[in-house]
Amino acid sequence: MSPQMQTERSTESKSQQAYRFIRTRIDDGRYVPGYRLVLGAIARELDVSVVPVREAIRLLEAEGLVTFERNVGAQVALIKETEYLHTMQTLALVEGAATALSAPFISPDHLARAREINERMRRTLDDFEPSRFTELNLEFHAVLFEECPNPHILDLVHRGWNRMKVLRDSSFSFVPGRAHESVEEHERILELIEAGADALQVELAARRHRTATLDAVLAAQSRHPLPSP
Amino acid sequence: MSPQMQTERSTESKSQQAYRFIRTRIDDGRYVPGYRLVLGAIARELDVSVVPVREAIRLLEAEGLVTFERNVGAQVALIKETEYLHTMQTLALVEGAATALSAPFISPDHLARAREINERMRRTLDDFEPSRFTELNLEFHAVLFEECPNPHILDLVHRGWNRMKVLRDSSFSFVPGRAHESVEEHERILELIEAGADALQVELAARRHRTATLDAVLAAQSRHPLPSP
DNA sequence: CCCTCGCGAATCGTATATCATTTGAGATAT
DNA sequence: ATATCTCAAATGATATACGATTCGCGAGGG
Repeated sequence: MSPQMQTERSTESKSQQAYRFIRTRIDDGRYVPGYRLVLGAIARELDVSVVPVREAIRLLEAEGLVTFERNVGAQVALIKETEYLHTMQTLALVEGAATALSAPFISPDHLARAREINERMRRTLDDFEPSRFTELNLEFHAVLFEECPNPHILDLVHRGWNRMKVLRDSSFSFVPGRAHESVEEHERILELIEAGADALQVELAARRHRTATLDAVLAAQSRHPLPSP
Repeated sequence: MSPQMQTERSTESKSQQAYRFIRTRIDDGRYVPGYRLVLGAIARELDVSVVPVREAIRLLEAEGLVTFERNVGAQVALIKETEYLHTMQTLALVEGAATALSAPFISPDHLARAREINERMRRTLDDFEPSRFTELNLEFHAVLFEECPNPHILDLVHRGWNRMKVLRDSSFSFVPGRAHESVEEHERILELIEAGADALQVELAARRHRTATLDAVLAAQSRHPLPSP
């Protein structure tokens, strides 16, 4: 029916293509923080010109996944400890707001799905696998945010998550007992929403959920501080 | 001493130049919401090629000042009522956080400067001029945020302000009694900071300062609702 | 042995050229 | 009269070409 669906997508612009290409590699860790993004090399690999590649990189820069210095080039963003702290703080803020704003629109079905995911998280607690846990964690919050009425705030949440992805294999990883607490906090948030709690109460609970993680990481860091550069 | 300061700046890239060019015109209202940004025309006007102009426009798009549709082009963002609501809501959130985070670092000098600006705002209340008031309002908050320890959150505040600028002459303008309340709320926020109040209390006061404006505008809107598109 | 200078390769920045898409005016048919 | 079709002009998207900048490496001097 549709005339030009020979391959699959109607059409994807070259710059979108380049964006996905790079983005995928950052997300899955093939491009680690600090990795240099050379326009010409990526262009050749994708068989496009450097112009769309450059555009894609500037977009990634605007999202904070990449740093770009004039006449020098781009690299996957290096996130230092203070940077990490700032991002987590911001994430606490916007996740808290997103949760509170979404709460009135959360149906019993949403609650059930969120609980189901959280129970799966609970079951992964023995034979623990960080990446799996993180994935479920994102799913959990994604369900809560499905009905978020403010797309800006939701966008900020996603930006924060993206930024966190860059850290995956970096020095900031997991804190032992934290996962267990996390599951309990999820349950508490669900209960608050279910009970139709005050918006501020929900916001602060969701916020604390994030700041608690931050505190745990910082505490662990202080026992194994990063070498100062 | 410095070898290449013939004119002024060391050098500004063409895309930065294009960015400033467009940005200035959006800020001062020469490019109103909906105004079409034609690559070739801007390029000719600046005597550069379309490539840097395109880059500048994509940057503005990422900041939300411009919308860009593939193969169609760019225009200064049109902000609808719900959009306005979302932006204000987000601004309330991030300004609240920025104020609370800054509070511990605010010196008596900062307080004095902020008060001075606020008093100037108070004096403009008779023979009122909206643009002047808005300008001072930004200055006031800028002083409070000078010591904000989290650059991300500060950045979000600035983005919100920029987005609001686009509205300048649009349907959402000023609500009569609001300016007076605004000055009082500023004073209350300063007092809280001065007293070393709890962070949450400061945050909520700053947040309410913004949401009160939002409520006032919406109330006014409902008396003079926008035509639905 | 270390520091400084200058050259050249690598890479970025921008201009120009070309291809692709959209859009609207006018023609044509219903 | 309205709807649809066709085509050309306007504009965006991308490729290619070229000039500009950075940075490392090796020669020469201290």
